[in-house]
Amino acid sequence: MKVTLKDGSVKEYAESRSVYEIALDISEGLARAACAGEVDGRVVDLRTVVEQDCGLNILTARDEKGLSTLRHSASHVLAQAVKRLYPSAKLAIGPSVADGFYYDIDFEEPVTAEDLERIEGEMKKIVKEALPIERFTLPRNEALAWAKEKEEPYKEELILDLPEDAEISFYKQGEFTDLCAGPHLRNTKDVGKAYKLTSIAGAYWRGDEHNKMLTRIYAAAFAKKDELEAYLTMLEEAKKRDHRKLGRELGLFMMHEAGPGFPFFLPKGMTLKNTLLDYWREIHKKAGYVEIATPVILNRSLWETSGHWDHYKNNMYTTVIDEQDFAVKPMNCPGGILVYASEPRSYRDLPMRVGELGLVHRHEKSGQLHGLMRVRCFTQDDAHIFMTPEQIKDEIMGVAKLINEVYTLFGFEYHVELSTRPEDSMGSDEDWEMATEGLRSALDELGLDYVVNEGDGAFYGPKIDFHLVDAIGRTWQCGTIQLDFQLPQRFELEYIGADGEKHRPIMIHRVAFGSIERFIGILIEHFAGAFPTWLAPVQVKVLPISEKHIEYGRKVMEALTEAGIRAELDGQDEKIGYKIRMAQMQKIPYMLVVGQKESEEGLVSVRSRFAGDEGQKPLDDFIRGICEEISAREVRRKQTEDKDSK
RNA sequence: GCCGAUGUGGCUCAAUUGGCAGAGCAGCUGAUUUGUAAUCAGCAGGUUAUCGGUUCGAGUCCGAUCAUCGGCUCCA
Repeated sequence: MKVTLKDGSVKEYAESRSVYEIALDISEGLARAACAGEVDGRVVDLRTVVEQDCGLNILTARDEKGLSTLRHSASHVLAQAVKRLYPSAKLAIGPSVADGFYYDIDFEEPVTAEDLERIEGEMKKIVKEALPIERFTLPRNEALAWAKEKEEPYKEELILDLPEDAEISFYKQGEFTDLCAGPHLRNTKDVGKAYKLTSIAGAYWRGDEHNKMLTRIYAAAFAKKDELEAYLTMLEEAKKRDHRKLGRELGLFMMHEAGPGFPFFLPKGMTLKNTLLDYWREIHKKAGYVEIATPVILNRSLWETSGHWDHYKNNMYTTVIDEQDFAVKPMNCPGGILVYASEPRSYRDLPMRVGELGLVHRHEKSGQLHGLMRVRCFTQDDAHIFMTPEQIKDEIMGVAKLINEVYTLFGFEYHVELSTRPEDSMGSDEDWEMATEGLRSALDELGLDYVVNEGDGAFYGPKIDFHLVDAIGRTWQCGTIQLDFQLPQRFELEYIGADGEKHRPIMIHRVAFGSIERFIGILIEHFAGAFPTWLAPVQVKVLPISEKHIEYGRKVMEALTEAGIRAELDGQDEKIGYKIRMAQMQKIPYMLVVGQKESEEGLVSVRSRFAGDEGQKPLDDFIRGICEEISAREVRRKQTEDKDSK
């Protein structure tokens, strides 16, 4: 498809491209005034096409490019509003992001959340003023002169990064001009009303902590008002499932000033944790792992051998005892290695899969703590696999399958990343080649989709990361598989091969949950605290109608406990409605209401979190059913929504 | 660590320009004996995060520290 532009130049496009795409493409490269031409011999005003399709029509169709264009234009409106209210503010960058946009700005005086309303008011005015957005270009030297004259040092720095011969594009709306690659909407009025400044935060210039910290204004922005509202509602809903809030309400864990970043597990949280660990032990035993436990405190020379003393000391808790340096372990690997090295190993022993639920401590910087997601002390469901080079692929596949099995059980969405050799790595090219290929071919063979992060591996080897998606779409790294040639060398590990010679084993570091604490945090938010029955700290609550039926309630309790079910009795002097409410708010899967009729006939009235009143049935039937559900680790779906979560 | 904000009974929140720290839930006691999402009444609970300052007087204003929250950077 040939497009002849007004200035006589001709552009070629593939047949498959729509007029809209072409128009957008042309409008990016040229001033909009020139956006008319011939498509397939037809004279088309591409400006109209852009206006119609890139305007609200295309946005309602949820076109990603259209939406990000709107957001980007909205960020210019924000910048313009800021410049009107704070003429001395220096602009940095203002891109569109997942649910809106932000602009990084260097303010002379601090701006706070209260100022957002004022800025938003000014934005409304600018949208109402319906300023045409016009594109123009300048050669690099003139662009630099512009930035100097406007006293925009960040823009100047951005221009300096562009090639010498670049024609640099600008967008002008009313009195405001911004350096920008585009594209943009045609008029500020097209930004519409579906945006809201949401928060204010610090952000380093160019994301580098050595640079100055700028003020970032975040905003949500959508094509339509109801989409914005749906988004804001979603954020509210997400707040309700915040694991920190639910953790307190459900009595799972607590934090205390006495130990910032060190979580306290409460009885119910401990039950949840132990249930997860039981599951972990079960599947690892099946997968041929053995389990060990290594000390939490080890001496300095060990950490020097492992390299942690040199590379990780800032994050380690260290102490001096009897004039010797010790450190609390930030990782489990050195301990596991000492176990491997404790006796001579044969190739017949390999692969040797050594698991350890190890408690590690890392002194994370204070601003990084976040509930259970980011703590200073956590349990890694670690394992180290010692193996021969030939075993790499099979072992990687085995681990990846195991991790997939775990995530699938909980119904998690996750994505996989493969990180390759970084700049400052150690080891030979062949080792890296073999290791990276091992990881890659294992992923390919399993048919897992993954993205490659070039140069993002550890200094000792490449790695696969598994990222879980939480309730509000954030991702958290949980599982990892890391190949390591380095530590076996530093610790001079060996095994005797079939040839009778000494060989060096290769090591895998891997976790499935990642950190039990973080995984529990994600689980809480994923299930909004309403855990599947097998995980629920209390699986059944027995609710006697009145005092007279407490005795029968105790019998029911005994039978449940006998069957291995975690049950509690509500013996309070309260009405049944109150007891149900309490159990419901604790998100207990099953309530057994017992009164006159039940106690006479050995029945229970079942009310489940999933389906409400399920009617009466013999106690034995209920026990049989719930035991099946638990042992299958079934995830029953809720049929009705919570009426009340206040 | 950095930028910004916040900190009042166990929890959720009030307290006008600086002028007697208060409510609901939870807890305890009593009454009530209840059939599928909150029975009623009473009692108790506080050095307003900590330390210092301004003031006749500070929850409120100022400073420092600690912790927490939203981000940045780093990371499981």
